[in-house]
This record gives sequence, C-alpha cells and structure tokens, in this order.
Amino acid sequence: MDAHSIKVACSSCNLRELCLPMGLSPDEMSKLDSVITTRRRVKRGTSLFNTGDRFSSLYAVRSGFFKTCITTADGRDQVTGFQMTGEIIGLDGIVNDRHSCDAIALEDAEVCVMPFDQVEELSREFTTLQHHVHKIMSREIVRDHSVMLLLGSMRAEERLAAFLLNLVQRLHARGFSQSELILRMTREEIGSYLGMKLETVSRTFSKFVDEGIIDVKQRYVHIKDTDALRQIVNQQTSK
Amino acid sequence: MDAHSIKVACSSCNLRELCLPMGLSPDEMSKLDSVITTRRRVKRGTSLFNTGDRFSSLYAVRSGFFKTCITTADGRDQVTGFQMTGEIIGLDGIVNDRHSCDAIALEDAEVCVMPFDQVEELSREFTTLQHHVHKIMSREIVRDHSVMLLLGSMRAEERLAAFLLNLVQRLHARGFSQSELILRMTREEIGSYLGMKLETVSRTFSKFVDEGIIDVKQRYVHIKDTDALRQIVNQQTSK
DNA sequence: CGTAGTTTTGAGAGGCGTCAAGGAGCGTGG
DNA sequence: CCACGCTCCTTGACGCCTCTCAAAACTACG
Repeated sequence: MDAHSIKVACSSCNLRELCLPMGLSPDEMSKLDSVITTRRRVKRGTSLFNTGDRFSSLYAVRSGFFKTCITTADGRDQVTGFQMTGEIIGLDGIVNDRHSCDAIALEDAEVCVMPFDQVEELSREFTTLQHHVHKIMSREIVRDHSVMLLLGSMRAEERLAAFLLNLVQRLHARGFSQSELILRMTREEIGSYLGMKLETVSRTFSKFVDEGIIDVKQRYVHIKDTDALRQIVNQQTSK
Repeated sequence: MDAHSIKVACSSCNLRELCLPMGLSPDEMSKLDSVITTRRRVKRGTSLFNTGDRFSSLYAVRSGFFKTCITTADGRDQVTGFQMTGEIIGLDGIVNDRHSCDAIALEDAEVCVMPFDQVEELSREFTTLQHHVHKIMSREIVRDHSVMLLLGSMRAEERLAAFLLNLVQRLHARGFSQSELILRMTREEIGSYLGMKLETVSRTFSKFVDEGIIDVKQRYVHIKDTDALRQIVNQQTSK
C-alpha cells in the first residue's frame, strides 16, 4: 500500500505513556511490538484514509497533525476532530468495516499502523490492553459529547476560547508551552470544526487581540491571559 | 440499588437481534444470559444514572425512552442523545470509571443491566461478542459525528427535518410506522439536542405544517411527505 | 376545576452569515 | 533576487436567521 514502511517498537517509543501501550507491562509491551510493526508516512495535504475505504487498522499519530472530516453527498463538510501525537485515528471504521470520514495530514506526518484484528486478538489475551482499547473509544465518545455541547450551546467567542484552551492543554501534555502555539489548520478548518464561518473565526481572533487576551500573527498564537479565556468559556451569556 | 430487579434472558428476548446479543450463537447466548441477570425499572423523569456516579454497567433499553445529557458547572445543558429499545446506554462511563452524563427516562422504562467487567470477561472468550462491543462503541462515535455535522452546518429547518427522519427510521426498524410517531420529549429537549431554542423548534414545526409536510398535534407527529423532509435536509441552503 | 407545565405566536434585537475588496505570506520561476 | 501568482487572512457593510422577551392558549394532572 505504501513504500514508506518503517520498523518500529512501541516499547522504545517516547509516546508510549500517551498512546495505545499506556500502562502495559514489559511483557505485554513486547507482544504489542510484534503486532505494530510498520509506520506510514503521510505527506501534508494527503489523506491517511478516505470515506468508503475498507477498514483494517487503527492508526496512532507518531508525528505530525491530522484532521478528520466528513463530507456529505450534497457538499456539506464538517471537521470532526484534530489529532496530534499519541492520539488514535480510525475508530469510526469499525462499525461498518469501512471508514466514514477522511483523515488528512495538516503537516507531514507519520503514523503507527495497528491492524485491528490483531489488536482484538491481543486484547483477548491481555485484560489491560482490552480495557485500554475500551477506554480510548469511550474517551472519543465523551470528547464528541463535549463538542456537541460547544456546538449546541456556545456563542462564537466561547467556542473559539474553548478551542484554544483545549489545544494548548493537549500540547502542554506533550511538553509544549502552555501559552504559545502554532495553529496547524486554516481559519476555515477551525470554523468548520466550531460551526462558524472563517470570517467569524478571524473576527473573533481580532476581538481577542483587541482585548489584550492573545497575540496572533498568522498561525502563531500567544495566549497572554488564560484566565480571561476561561472566563469567556464559562460566562454563559448563552446563545 | 433498586428493588425492582427481575430475572431475564437475552435468549428469549424479542430484541435480541437489535441489542447486544446480535449475531451470537445459541451457546454464546446462554453464556450471556448468565451475565445479564437483572433488569431495572426507571420511572418517568427519574435517572438511570447521574454525572459522577461510579460506572459499573452498561444498560440496554428494554422498554421506554431515555435522554442523555451533560450539564456544566455554569448551568449549560446539552442533550447528547435519545435512546430507544435495544440501544445501549452508559459507554461514556468507561474512560474515567464514572459517568459523564445523566441518563433520564422520558417515560416509564426498563433496562437490562450488563455488568461491564463481566461483559469484558465474556468478550475475551467470544470473538463475536468482542467485535460486537467494539461495533457498538464505533457506531456511537459515528452517530456523534453526524450530530456534529448537523449542529455545525445545518439551519433550523434542516436540523428538525433530519431529526424527524432519524426518529422514524429508528422507530420503523422496531416495527413502528414510517409516517407516524409520538414524541417522547419536550420542545425544549428537542431544542437542546438540536442546538436551538424551544421557540424556534415550535416555529419550525408550524412552518412544516403550513407547508403541508407534516401534521402536528402536541406530541403526535404525522409525516405526510417524507421526500419533502429529505429534500430539506439535503437542500444545502447552508447556514 | 384550578394550577403547573408545555406549546404557540408575536415583536424586536442582535449575532453571525454573506458578499466583496484588499493585504499579507510564501513558493515558483524568470 | 525580485516578480508573480496563489492561498490564506483580515476587515467592512449589509441582511437575515434565530434568540430574547412576553403573553396567551392548550393539556395534563391532582
């Protein structure tokens, strides 16, 4: 499928405490190594998989940044999530044996390929892994619910504030700054995810800048006042 | 926890082809019977579980109708789903060992209690069950993504049309009419789910009535022109 | 038969979408 | 190295959809 296959081992991966192998014993880890044997490179702008593709594997983001999005027959388009290192992509494909969204790299990326039938086999053997797979899926469900809350009940400023806080929080968990970040996605992609138009995203960024809450220079964002952002999310001015 | 415990068997349940035991062999089914031994009655307006409750079991709706909703500290509220017979409630609890939403019966209901540790144990034994559990979780993820599409990109009429079509489709799969239904939830609950205010829900219903697409008398809805509804969903007038 | 909850409908306001134009950043090629 | 074109971003003006506030009608239930 792809010439860019690389040998790898979870046991020596610096993401192992964020990713699928979290909490496994050394013994279990080495078994997992034998299942997750390949990586795949995905160039910026190209897709890891598309809607309708046969489902065979889950993917763990090793490096880079992805978006997942669904596109309907009538041309509607919705970004359903952004995935960074250590996060799992492809859970949507299990139910119908085909993927129901596109996964697109927003920068040159690398993923670990995890053949799902082998993951299932191994998780019949190891309770720890089994439970962890369940947790990963449950976490995705809970995350989706909070996005539904955002889309269903927040106004533009609240959405963008919540979005920025979520991004830095996840980046911070990966060792990056709590206050500075580079956006890997366009204003349009942010807007699609947050249910608003790109102009509104841009205007809202400008408003935050005017209020001294953040600095923005294109894709670069510096959060000067995290508490102010938090307050905006919780202000409940309501929509 | 609840005095209303009743002995039951999946193998003799008329929902077994919709519910968890779907596709199991008779042998596997009888093993499942020994795990799912109790039902629980939930009175209209009361909750099956609340946010923060310890997670121990999944629940299959045996009869009745539920809503799940998340409530934030600042009083924001979002209905994340409506569940009818054969559907599974509680997947949100797996990740943190505590439920992250409330599940509330919209009419007197009965659920089958499925202790999750035992479901996990059994699904280590039976590939069929294991895979089915994964599918159920994946289906929930895919469903959530389509709600995100609805909330992120549709206008009020489109949302309500999509909602009605989804409801009758699920009811039809349970042997009910394709064109008539009784809403089990209030306009406010519909609005919360669809990200709009109850007045807008009401107005949109009235608009559909004026256009001759449906009849509405309180909770009773008669869909006179399914194609018109489908057209509304797909018209992509855009938001 | 009264009361609380739910639904409908109206009038007005405002947030966000739409349309449009201009600017900034960046890669490509002369 | 600069010019050029492309994509992305910003900002303004205007209009509409949906929210807000309010009141009345209807239903259910005690």
